[in-house]
Amino acid sequence: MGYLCDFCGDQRSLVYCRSDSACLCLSCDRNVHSANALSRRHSRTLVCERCNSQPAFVRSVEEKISLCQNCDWLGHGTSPSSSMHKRQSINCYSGCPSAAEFSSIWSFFLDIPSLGEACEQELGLMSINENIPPEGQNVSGSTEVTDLPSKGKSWAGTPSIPESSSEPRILDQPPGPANECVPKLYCPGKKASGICEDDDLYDDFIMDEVDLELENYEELFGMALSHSEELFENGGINSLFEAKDMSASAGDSHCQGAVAAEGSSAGLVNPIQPACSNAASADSVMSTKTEPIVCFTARQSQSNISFSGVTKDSAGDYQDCGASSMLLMGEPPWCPPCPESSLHSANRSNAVMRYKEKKKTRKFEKKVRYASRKARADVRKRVKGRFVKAGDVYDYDPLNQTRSY
DNA sequence: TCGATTCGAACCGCCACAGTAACGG
DNA sequence: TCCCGTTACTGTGGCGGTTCGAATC
Repeated sequence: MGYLCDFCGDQRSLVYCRSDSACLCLSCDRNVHSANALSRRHSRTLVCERCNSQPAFVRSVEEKISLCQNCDWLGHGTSPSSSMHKRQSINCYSGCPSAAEFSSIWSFFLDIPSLGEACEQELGLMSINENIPPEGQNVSGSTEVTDLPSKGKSWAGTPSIPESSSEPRILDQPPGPANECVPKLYCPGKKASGICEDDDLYDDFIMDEVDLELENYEELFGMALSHSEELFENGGINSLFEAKDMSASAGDSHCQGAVAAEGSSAGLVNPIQPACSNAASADSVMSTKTEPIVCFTARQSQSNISFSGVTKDSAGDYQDCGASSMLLMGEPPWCPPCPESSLHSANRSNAVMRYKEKKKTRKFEKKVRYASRKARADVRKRVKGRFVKAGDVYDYDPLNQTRSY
């Protein structure tokens, strides 16, 4: 028996919403996330059936159980026999999928009795059409599952499931340090396991597109940017990762991969328990309003990389930045060195040039969060730009453009 | 070394907002 | 005594124009 829904407290929670950091039953999931366009964009996934508190990112085929990264690590990463279990990545979805759409997102959907039954009862009559937001927002993993964006565009826009959603990837590699290609990235649009073989992904990488997606790019990456640019330009990121025998265990963070700031120069890596690298940490990252901080962690020979500094407001917009940021750094760090690297370096140089040009012309527009406060501030009387108490003498009145004395 | 330029932080008062405490039924 | 809903209170942060110091050229 799992934990109860955080919303109704009655039904068993089946779905984990990262944006809300909440475990919900299907009914509440639909109710909550059909409220408005923003909530529809919340990316959700199954709840780990072991700890019942973290978002599941992988499903054990043998055990028929959905696991978060931490539980997967604990369950599969330590035992040689269990580590051979085949596992499927669990895709995220947004919107309000129907039962059929769930099935298309998760092929194992019907293997989950509680989920299947609940969905049949609660969502079975739903039509995808009635859930499609008016502004073209769709239900990820349903409509897009048959009309997937090209890999070059897969980072863009609202959360969507990876291309192979209808055919979940089999993860033959055991988890943990030895597994360098485990597609743990929940991030939509990520080319998961195939990324190692697919150089086209990198070749198709267009810096401008990333730029468009990450308008607050520097805000997002904060101080890591300057350093990462150097690495980018020098191709140093590859050698950095290679030298450390690092692999990117992609999935734990929304925004991982484009790292290499702290600890990169001196190899200062902070050993952190696997729990730190699970999706919860990613959520905490997203929900934490902090100065941009790059958290660079390593576990044995495996690195778990995460970003901080993403405001809660922007979290949803940058949920898919993982793949993008990863590519920003050049080749995926888990990609072994290949003879074509010289070609990549040329592409990298071009990409850097395009990025810098774009950076020059980028406009950082301030986003007003409270229009009422702006309206009030606009009419406030000031002295040398500073607000003054009501009734005090002022030298500037926005309304009258006059002086009080 | 100095002047010019650029950039970003700080400042101010008001008040919306969120969280907590107190209160009554 | 406990629970629940309402009200009161408190702390925090955002808003914009100007200034000023640091950094850069």
